[in-house]
Amino acid sequence: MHPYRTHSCGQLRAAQVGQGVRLSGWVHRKRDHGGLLFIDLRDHYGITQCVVDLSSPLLAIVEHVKNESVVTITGKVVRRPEETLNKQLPTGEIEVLIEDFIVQSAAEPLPLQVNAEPDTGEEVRLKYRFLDLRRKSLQENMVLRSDVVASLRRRMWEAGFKEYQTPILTSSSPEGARDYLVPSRIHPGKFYALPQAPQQFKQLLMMAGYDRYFQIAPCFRDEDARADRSPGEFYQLDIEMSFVTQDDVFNAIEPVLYGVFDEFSGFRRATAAIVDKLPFRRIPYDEAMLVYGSDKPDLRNPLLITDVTDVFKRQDVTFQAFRNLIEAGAVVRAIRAPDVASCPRSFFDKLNDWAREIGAPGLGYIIFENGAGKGPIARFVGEQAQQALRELTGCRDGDAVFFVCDKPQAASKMAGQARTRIAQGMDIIEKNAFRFCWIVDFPMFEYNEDLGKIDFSHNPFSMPQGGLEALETKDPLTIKAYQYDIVCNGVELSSGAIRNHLPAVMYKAFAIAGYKAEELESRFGGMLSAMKLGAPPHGGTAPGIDRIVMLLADEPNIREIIAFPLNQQAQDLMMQAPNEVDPARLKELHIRLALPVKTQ
RNA sequence: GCGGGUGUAGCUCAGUUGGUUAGAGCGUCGGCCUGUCACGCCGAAGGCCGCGGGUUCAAGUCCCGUCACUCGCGCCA
Repeated sequence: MHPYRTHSCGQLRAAQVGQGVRLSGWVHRKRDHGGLLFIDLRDHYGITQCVVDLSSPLLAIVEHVKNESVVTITGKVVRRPEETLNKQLPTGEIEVLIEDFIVQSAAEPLPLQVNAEPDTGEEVRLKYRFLDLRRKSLQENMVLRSDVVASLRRRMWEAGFKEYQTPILTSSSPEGARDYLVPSRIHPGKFYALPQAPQQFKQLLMMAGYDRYFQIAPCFRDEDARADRSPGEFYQLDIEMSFVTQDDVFNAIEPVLYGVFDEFSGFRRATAAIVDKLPFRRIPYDEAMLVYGSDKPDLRNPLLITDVTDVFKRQDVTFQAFRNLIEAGAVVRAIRAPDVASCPRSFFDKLNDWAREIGAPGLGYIIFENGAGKGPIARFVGEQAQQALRELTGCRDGDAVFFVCDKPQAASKMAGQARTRIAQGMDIIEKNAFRFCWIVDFPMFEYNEDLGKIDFSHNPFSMPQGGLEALETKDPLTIKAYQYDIVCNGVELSSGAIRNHLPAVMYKAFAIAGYKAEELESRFGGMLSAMKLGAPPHGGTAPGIDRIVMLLADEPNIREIIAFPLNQQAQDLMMQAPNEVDPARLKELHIRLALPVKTQ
């Protein structure tokens, strides 16, 4: 018999009754009845109940084994007495009579409970991640992650893509984040950068003729964490294709995303989640900003935003607060909230409080009831103006309309946040659904207030719509790029673009953003020379693996779907990273520390 | 860098307007228990109330500072 196991702990059924078996695993839980003792033995595959009683001398040994000890149990599979079958367990029809018991590794008392799902603090969980990872929810999440990655790979292969690895030790990418730097020993004073994305390499692969590339690619960015953004590193499904239009990219990627979301839509759900059918909606950036107040709209939220600036310019509107702002360049955005007239006052007050918290004067609203408008600002809005509001927003009796007034960008942003808040308050955000859209036609450039100049609004390697002619003739701030995002449930999964493969367009685009030709050549010389030696038109995208898994697992925090995540301060509490290093190593790397002086 | 929240037993938490010996569940240790599956019952140990300072006759509780974790903003596809 195998020294450790003949079966896994999730394997035995009534069919094995009578067999001699050997199982190994962790002591999940012990129930000691004095003369009779049960052990739930757990491994990756399941739990099997093992039992020993007074007739065996082993009882005295088994009694003293602690939870989470690793043991090997040899015994006979028996059918449980009829009244003690456990329908919750796949192995619940049988149990193993313990005939031999070996402690492979005794566990000390635990800093966290493995056999329950307690709200243990993050610090303890991360310090003892190996224990935390034994818990059922994390085991399921990690398996889901593995399955999702395998599914993505299979779907990409089937679509004719090949996976190529790109360097980890490289130089800075064109993405705008802070780089992680690695000092060079051989070249004093020089540093490698870890890739923020394999952006240039995948483009170079296209220029090298590889046609369809993908990679489950690690990316590194030295930026602060959020609940849905792990600090330091993450993985993306990096994709690039040659001789393609924007629609070609969408058509290639949509079935992959739909397929993987549909495949795992039942994960830990009572009923499978609805996944949007193909093709996914395409929403121009400008429309998204106006109607949803965000470039990553959550389409599960049915509320829409309407521009009603003109109404507040009418003679029969005497709401001076808005009027003054409008004269200074502000706009008024309205959000219709259906059937909230009967909501308690607190519904409106809470929204008002929220608006104050984020620094607005409040969140004005009108409630339409019995053909008339009510609410704090209704009396400043004439009857005909109210009628105009109803027509523009689609409001009917029983509805309310909320107003945001600010400069266009700020108004969009706040209206977007209000849209979410109102929908949350009404509890009308669709549940158990994955709602997708592409956001297209991003602006190529934006005005950078801080620097007082025009800058790239997204990836500088995107192709401007209209090409060189547009760059030479149009106001840069009106030029769109072949730049797009894929969004699911308000989560930005990825951005992508049709790339700029023409040196002349590249020089011009960088010139508009204020970069000299020499700067462009020194930073992206390799790319530029490749573009001058036969570059195909190409484009791609790069959906984030972590966010896909997070959505499928319905986990609010990205740490739940990463085996060994860093904490919010980008530390690994278990491995003690980052760490100080031996001075001899620093010397070898030609590095002298100049640490910040702590003011005490 | 900035703002919010949290910090009390190994873990999760309670702790009244400041008041005498800081509690509970789980875990640990000891005892009882032959059909449990979150087994049950009895008992015990276990506390720098994050840390430092202050107010007060008296501080887990109030004030100031600081540290840690976390959520958000800035930043970041």
